[in-house]
Amino acid sequence: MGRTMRMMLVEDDARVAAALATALRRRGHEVVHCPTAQSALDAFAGEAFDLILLDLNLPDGDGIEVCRALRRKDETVAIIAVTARAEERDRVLGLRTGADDYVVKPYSMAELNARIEAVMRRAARAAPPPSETLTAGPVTVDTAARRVVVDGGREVALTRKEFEILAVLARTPGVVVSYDRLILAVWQTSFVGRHTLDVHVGSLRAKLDVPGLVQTVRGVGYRLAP
Amino acid sequence: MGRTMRMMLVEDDARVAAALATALRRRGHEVVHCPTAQSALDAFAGEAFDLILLDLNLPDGDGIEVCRALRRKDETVAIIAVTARAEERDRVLGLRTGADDYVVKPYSMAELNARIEAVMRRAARAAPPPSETLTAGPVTVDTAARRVVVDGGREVALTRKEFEILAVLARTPGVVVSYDRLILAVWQTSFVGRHTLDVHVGSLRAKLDVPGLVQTVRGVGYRLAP
DNA sequence: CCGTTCCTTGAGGAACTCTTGAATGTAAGG
DNA sequence: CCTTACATTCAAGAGTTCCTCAAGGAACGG
Repeated sequence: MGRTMRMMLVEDDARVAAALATALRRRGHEVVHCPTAQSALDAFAGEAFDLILLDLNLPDGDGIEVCRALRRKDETVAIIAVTARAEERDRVLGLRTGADDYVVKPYSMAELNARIEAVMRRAARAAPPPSETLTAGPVTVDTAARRVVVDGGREVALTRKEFEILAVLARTPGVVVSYDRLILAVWQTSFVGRHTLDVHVGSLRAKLDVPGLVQTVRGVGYRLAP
Repeated sequence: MGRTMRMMLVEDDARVAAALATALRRRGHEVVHCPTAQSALDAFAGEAFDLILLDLNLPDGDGIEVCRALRRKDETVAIIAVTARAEERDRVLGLRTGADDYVVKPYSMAELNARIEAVMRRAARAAPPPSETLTAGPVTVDTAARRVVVDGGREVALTRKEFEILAVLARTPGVVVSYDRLILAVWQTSFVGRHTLDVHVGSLRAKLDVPGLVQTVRGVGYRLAP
């Protein structure tokens, strides 16, 4: 029932967005919220997504245009358009623009989930999982293969948490990631003690065995050597 | 945007059916009209269709059941459900049953055309190439002939599920396919337990008998050795 | 209608991972 | 130099996750 995926949520109403994001995260999805057309396009340029939930009624630009732009950049990403306008003209326009599906407000989570499932079912066959290869110094992290290679040859077997932590850090080498942010990214919740993170970082360091790679910034967080 | 295709129109109201069929034929489509659930199933058994326009309100049977039956027989055909019932429960049910899209009466030809185009666009994108020969290490998978050969000589007889699983994995060797994605791709739904997948992978491994080929990535999914 | 094949589900057990606590080590400030 | 706060290591129990074996039921073909 709950396959997990990376979603972009484009919605200007903060309240609606927060509620939706929470509900989707509870189902295990990773949700990135973009309140404006511009931020949506920016986010899309930098990250890979499985699904885009797009409000057509945005403050700084027509959602239809965003939809068109996204579709032009990526022909395969799933797009579900959301709108308050029930006018038929809009419905037709939305579908013609490249959205895979169309939901009219007000809608319930049940309906949205059903549509998400339908879209993902169709996409499952063709969509290659969002893949990126991250590099930081001597380590290479392949998120698609879920493999970590050190010094170009030695492959390191990591557990899930260790891998997640490394992946988050490797996404921004040289940048300090705070404890809170790291915990939130890896555990999707902050119900876990900070100490737990420390321990996982410890075993990660031991397995990678590259002195000075995973650096501690006292009182702040961790950072990967650039 | 008017690619021509074979459609089945399931609609009991003769007047509506005639008008619709005429309009669709004018756009170059080939339309077969089935006034009852039974005739729809009969026609479907004998001919191939690109798209099915299905009225859910039929005299001799529940349209939902027809939808389910059609989807069971053909996992790829496009289905657009049509109904007068705008209740959300029905909308959700329709989508979950296997319909690709859902139109509520009254609708205009413009909207219907837009939805037909959207569905066909998705279908084109998702349609697997008619034939591909996948290779991953010592195994060769012929999706057209549904044959699997190991080490260039030994042919392995797989069941449907086993074959589907292997085919999905072999499409992206070395890449981890998550449980959810795999289940979605093989079963088209996620109402099946994860354990079921485990068992099928188990028998797949036993039949292939290539140690280390199908790898488990704990907590994430499976991967084929590259 | 019967037999076969295939799919699903469950129980049990083994291996692995996560979390937590206590002890130890280390940096910064007075 | 000592104190204190913070960070790391070690170890063990609890909790997951995965695999094998086995049985019941559904679908299919004769």
